[in-house]
Amino acid sequence: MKKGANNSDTSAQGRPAQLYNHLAIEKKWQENWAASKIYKSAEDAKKGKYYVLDMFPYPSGEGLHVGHPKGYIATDVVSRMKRMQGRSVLHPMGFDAFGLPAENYAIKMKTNPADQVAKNVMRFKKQLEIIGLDYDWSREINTTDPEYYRWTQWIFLQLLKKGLAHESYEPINWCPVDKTGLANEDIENGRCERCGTLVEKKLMKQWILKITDYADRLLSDLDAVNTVSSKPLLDWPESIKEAQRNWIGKSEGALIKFKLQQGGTSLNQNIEVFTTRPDTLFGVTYVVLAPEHPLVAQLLPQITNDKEVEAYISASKLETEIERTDAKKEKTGVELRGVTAVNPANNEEVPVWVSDYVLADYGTGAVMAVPAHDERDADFAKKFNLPVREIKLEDIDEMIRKFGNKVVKYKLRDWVFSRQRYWGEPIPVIRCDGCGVVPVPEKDLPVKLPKVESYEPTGTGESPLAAIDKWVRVKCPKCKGPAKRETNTMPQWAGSSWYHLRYMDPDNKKALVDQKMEKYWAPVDLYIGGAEHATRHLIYARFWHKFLYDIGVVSTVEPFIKLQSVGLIMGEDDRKMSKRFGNVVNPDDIVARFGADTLRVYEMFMGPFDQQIAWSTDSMVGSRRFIEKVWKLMEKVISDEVHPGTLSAPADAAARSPSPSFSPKVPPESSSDVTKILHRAVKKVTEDIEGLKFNTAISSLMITVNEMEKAESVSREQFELLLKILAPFAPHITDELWSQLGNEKSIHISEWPKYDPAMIVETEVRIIVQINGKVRGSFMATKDAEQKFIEETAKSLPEVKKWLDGKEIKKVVVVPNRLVSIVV
RNA sequence: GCCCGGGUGGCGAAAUUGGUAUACGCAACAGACUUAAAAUUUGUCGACCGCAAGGUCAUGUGAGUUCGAUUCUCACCCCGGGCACCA
Repeated sequence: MKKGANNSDTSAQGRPAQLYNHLAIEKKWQENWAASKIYKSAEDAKKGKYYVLDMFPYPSGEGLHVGHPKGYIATDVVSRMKRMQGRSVLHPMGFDAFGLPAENYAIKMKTNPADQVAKNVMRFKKQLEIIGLDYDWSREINTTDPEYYRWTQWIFLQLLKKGLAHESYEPINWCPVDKTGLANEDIENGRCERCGTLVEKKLMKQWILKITDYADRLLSDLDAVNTVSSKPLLDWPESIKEAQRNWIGKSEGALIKFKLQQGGTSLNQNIEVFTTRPDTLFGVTYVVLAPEHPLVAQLLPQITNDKEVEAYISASKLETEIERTDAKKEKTGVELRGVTAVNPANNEEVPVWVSDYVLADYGTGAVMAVPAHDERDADFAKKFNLPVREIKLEDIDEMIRKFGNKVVKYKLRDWVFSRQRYWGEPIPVIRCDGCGVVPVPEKDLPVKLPKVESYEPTGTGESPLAAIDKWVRVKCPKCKGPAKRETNTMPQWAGSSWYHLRYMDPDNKKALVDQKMEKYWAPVDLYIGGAEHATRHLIYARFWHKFLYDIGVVSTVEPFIKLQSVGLIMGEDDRKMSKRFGNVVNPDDIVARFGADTLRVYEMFMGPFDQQIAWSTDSMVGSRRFIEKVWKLMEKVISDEVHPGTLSAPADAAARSPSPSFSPKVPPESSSDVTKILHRAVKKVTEDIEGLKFNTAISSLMITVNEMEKAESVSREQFELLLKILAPFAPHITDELWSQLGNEKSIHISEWPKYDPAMIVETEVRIIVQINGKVRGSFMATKDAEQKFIEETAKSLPEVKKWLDGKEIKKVVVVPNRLVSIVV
């Protein structure tokens, strides 16, 4: 659209019929950006890098609702400003597409997950593209691409090599509906996080990743300090750090051994308990073992009530995890009659009990009970009439030195890594009768997921892959004898645990990431996504990253330096947006009706970025009005062109632009109010984008636009300055107006303005006058005026005098450039 | 129960080394324009008293510190989130 055409449109109808055609303009610029490749990332040693990353989406069949892009818009705003500030920016996007939801959806739709995922990805990309996001799509990744999961499998092999992956035959959490084993992290209140089914315990052979080996580092690095800047290494919300601390659950305490006796003679066996309260050792009145504790079975021959104990153990096995761990449930238990435990502190013999209130897989599976100092022990003692002994507390360190060993325990459990499902990365190992478990040689990666007819879960504890004989039967890489592939697949979280590295070097076939590339781009400077990933994705990714650091693949100990979580956008009814509630707002509709720029401005303006806020299409019209006001301001700039001297002719437009730091240095005295406000806005918008306070950045842009509207005229420089600081939020309209002003290159590769500090200094300040703490008047004074003068002026104001008449002034406080406080 | 956030107009929210509470936006009300409506535009908009000038009260509740508190301290209430029979 040309300036002239715009003007004639306007005059022909007295007012613009369609103020601004967002559909045509946004499409035009999206095509323009794609063609000119201005968002392509490139390593540039001369430029500082900025790596900004979104938690990539899971391309479900439902498509995006307006809540999803909120985080993407935020990273887009930041990356656009950083690019304009001269950084070489990496802002990539990809898709996390393995896992249960895609598979279940495919089963429902009776399609193949691979085909379904391809369809969904296409749809997601389209939805993202019309929002005008500046992704470098040449780096797009997909976790289900064999060229991608080759390296997911490679990482597994390295974990195996270092002894951090091993097979274990133990009871694990099993979801009977999804028919697969689950990690601790996949369970919410005893239910499968995906389908809400109560999980069961099932004894199965499983691949386990020893994340607990990293528990201490995962915990302590949350509070690590960057040695160069002496600021915290991780600029993360405290709530997420705290969630991880809770999840890792470090407890410092002591192991204390109680000798077992039978009829006064030692059995040469100990019960080892874990306690965080060795200072209460003198208050122990009994000892409790978990029903699964190996000593319980061993002691059965020694005790007089073995039948009773056996019955208790079988009964507790039948209970679900939820029933067992319900703190409100009445305590149950049984005494091991005939044996006693000896308290090492006072050599006292105390009874030994078995109860399911003691967890088998935490600490040692055995506790010393101090009913006087522990609520649970007190409940148990009351129920079974056990003695309670009030004691004076001892010194913790001394007690540990005398009677036990210092030890640290974590709540974090190792990562159950096998899934008995089809749609995941095959675990790259081969089982040979002769050689045992043999890793697939790295040169044979990727182990591709075969296409199958039936991929529905079997429920037998075996993956559907087990039925594909042709795929399963292989030669042993070691002895060349007949062998079988591992048929379990990896959990959904595998591929997302390292994808931030693959973006740095997506086409590399020789290595996970080229060392030079990694050194340039790592770490991720800003990472944005949902808070629900606090204790899963963000813990797994940190674990793998630290492991990759240990084996020399990456140069940083932490993957994500600054983290911010997105506040959910709720439905208009303030419930979670969901098909079920019929409150889903589709971004495609919003973009079609109001434009992408309006959607972007609205989502950034709604409220504090990390806060959960309900969507309101009604409120969004304010953002559309703002965009239209900007559009109309152009007329003001154009009309100035009629007057000679105010606007340069197109010929020297190129020479005058870009105008990086608003070069015409007008002395503050003579600069217009608009210029002052603009410079203040440059400062505010720059600082607010940096601090992710998008709502107040837009507020200051609105104030600036309102002032420009009121002003007699708007100069080209002023308008260009406004467009630049608005560009990250509203990239289409700003590029359009920028080009209408005669600029040939996109505004998004122009230089970000710097404010002139002299320009934002006030020469006059309003002084407030308070009497007894109440505001009674105010007056203008020159900045840094003398205190005496300020005080006298304040006292002379008529509205102030009224309150001083006939009163004695007890005290006067003068705060320079702010206020005078008089006490009478 | 433990831990982390938060509570300000009709609504989303601003305001930090303690210094004019309610910026910006939505809604609402009144006027202009229009045959009319929409759109646009001008103005009003925390509550209460008052014709007005003006006054009193207001940032979850109650105390405290201070010339002055949304901001600091103490106690409590409520909402959101994490963990939870973890010894």
